[in-house]
Amino acid sequence: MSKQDRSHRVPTADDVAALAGVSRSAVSRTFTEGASVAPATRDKVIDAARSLGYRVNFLARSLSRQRTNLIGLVVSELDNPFRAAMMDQIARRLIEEHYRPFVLPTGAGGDTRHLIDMMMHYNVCGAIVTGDASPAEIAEECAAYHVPLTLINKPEIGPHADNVSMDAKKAGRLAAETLREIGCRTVAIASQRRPSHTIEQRLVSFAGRCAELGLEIVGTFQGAVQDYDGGREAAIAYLEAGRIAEGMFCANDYMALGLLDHLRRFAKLRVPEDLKVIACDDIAESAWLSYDLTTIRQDPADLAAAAVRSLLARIETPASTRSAAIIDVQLMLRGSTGHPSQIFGK
Amino acid sequence: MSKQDRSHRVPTADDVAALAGVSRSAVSRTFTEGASVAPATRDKVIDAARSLGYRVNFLARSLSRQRTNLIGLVVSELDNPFRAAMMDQIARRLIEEHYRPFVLPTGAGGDTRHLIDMMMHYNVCGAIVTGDASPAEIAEECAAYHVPLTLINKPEIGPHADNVSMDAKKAGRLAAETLREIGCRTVAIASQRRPSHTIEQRLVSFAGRCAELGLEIVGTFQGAVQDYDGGREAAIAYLEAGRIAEGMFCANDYMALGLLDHLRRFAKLRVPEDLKVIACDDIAESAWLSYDLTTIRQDPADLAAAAVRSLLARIETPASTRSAAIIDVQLMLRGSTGHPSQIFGK
DNA sequence: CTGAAAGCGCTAACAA
DNA sequence: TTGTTAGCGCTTTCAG
Repeated sequence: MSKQDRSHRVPTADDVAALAGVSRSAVSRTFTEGASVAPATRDKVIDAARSLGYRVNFLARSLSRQRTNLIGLVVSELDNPFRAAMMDQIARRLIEEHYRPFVLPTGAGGDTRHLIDMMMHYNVCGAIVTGDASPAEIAEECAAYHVPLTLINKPEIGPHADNVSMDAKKAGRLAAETLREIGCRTVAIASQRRPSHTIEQRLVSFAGRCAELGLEIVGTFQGAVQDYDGGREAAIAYLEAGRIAEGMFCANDYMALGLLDHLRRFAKLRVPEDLKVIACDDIAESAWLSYDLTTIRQDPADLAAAAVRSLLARIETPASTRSAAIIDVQLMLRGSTGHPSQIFGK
Repeated sequence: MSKQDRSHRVPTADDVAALAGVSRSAVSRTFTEGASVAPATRDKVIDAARSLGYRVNFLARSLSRQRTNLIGLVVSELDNPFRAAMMDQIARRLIEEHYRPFVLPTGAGGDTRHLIDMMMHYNVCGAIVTGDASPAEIAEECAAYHVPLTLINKPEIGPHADNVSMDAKKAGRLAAETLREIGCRTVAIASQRRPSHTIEQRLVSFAGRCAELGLEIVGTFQGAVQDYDGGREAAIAYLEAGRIAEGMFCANDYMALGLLDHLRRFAKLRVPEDLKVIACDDIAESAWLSYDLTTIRQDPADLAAAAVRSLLARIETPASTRSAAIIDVQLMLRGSTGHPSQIFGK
């Protein structure tokens, strides 16, 4: 209504001040949380601002306040739905807290230097790193510039970065215990050739608990990447080895789905009758009727919430000591371990 | 090496100038594309900058240049892998072109006002909207502030926004033709109750081509949302109606997968023997062994590339006329229409 | 509570 | 090619 006659220029605080008949400071105060302005002035300013379509210029504000409220979000493989969901959650929560996500997508092996440059160019006041990117360089640089940093599902790395991780040890333990309980005596592992940090933890913990329970690990079968095709590769390796196990622990759900499909299709193998399968993550597909996969759930929303909480705490209290949050995981019993699973009811 | 002794303050151009023994402008010029600096000065500046760990402050630069190079990326349902992949592509391409994505995640029915505010606060110099968000308000505001806007898979909306869309008409046509070719005489449709713009287009075009080909549409079966569960709902409705069709066109892949699973599991229905199924999008899961779904592929990378191209063109040539790009789609023949599909070979 | 003035870090005429 | 200077739009002491 009122803004069509603005002549091509974005209105500034000066314009508002002029129209409201007050000083620029008054305008600034009106839009500053907790500044003291007389109600009358305030109203005049608000009116003027509205009629001009004025909005505070956050770039200028950031420059002046020496604080951007921008948070670097370094995330690799956004096409992975689990990560996408997490990043979605993180972005939402940051916004709720009046921070802004500054998204930096990194390809596999992308040049971290460039990434860091971008973050620093925009004076982010904190960063969250997730995905496969190696955070070493980022951590170093963040430390040098006193930028708080939170890592999700990454190894602990020096005294400057906080960590938020799923309880990978519990996940491994639960997997072993579940397989044991349903009567397995021999189990196999399907994983990525070069496992990431949490995956490695899951496997180690799984192996440890297997030893305690007298579960024999009869083989580890690998795929190049921990995705559907990686699972199929593991399945091929498993078949070549002669289907030697009663149970299978997959490093993550995607691998499990690929493995399941391949074994069923090309070896007529039945799950759970011929092989019990358990995995980690609980992606949406695992609950689908074709798979009905028992898995250990890590909730992306929980991880996101914890990461944001940890980062903001550090930003607001820079002196606070390093934190390492462990996010609980939850066993989702479904058909692939022979458990009845609830059926979608309409 | 050289940056540990900086005393807690980010170095500025002044610091560099002082150390290099030149003026601040010389520093600025050194870091400005295509500015003229004597090689000698330039080297001095570069050295000084490196030794201080100096980086141009982009906030200040943006303020001064009156141009942020920030692009608003309004995206709903980031947890949807298709959208996540697209958004990943867009972000990458923007960065390549020296723009920066400013990501604004919107919940279903999220308040658009707030979103717009955020974009405008940061003076984005362009915006891309995708997902279910209704772009009307955004378009209006962008027009008012002369911010170029590109819509992906959205209806054409006034003279200020550019469009990039998949060829939904071709998709609908191809679906009808494919079903016809494999011998169907009666077909059904599975879709979302409140179809989005492109979905609607697909359906209309499908129906039109069916009429031309003498394919009888015997029913439309709906789910609340176009996801896996929505597909199951459609399946239930289809079963209630008495499995009356030979072919089924699903509005998108997710629905098709849910529909397939439900029909197979609860009605022992075989695909393609009892029902031929074809859908749209070609998400990764469609190629999985359990589904082997014939579908019409829209490539998120293509859409992303076109959207970025269109937006940047408009930014660089504000006067250019509105554009509406149509991105080609491709039929992926697989088992759900009785076509042999290539098998993953290791 | 309010306004004047200095300054955030950088760029871009302008004159030298 | 260089340095000087005047902003970019906002915040924030500091007097009043």
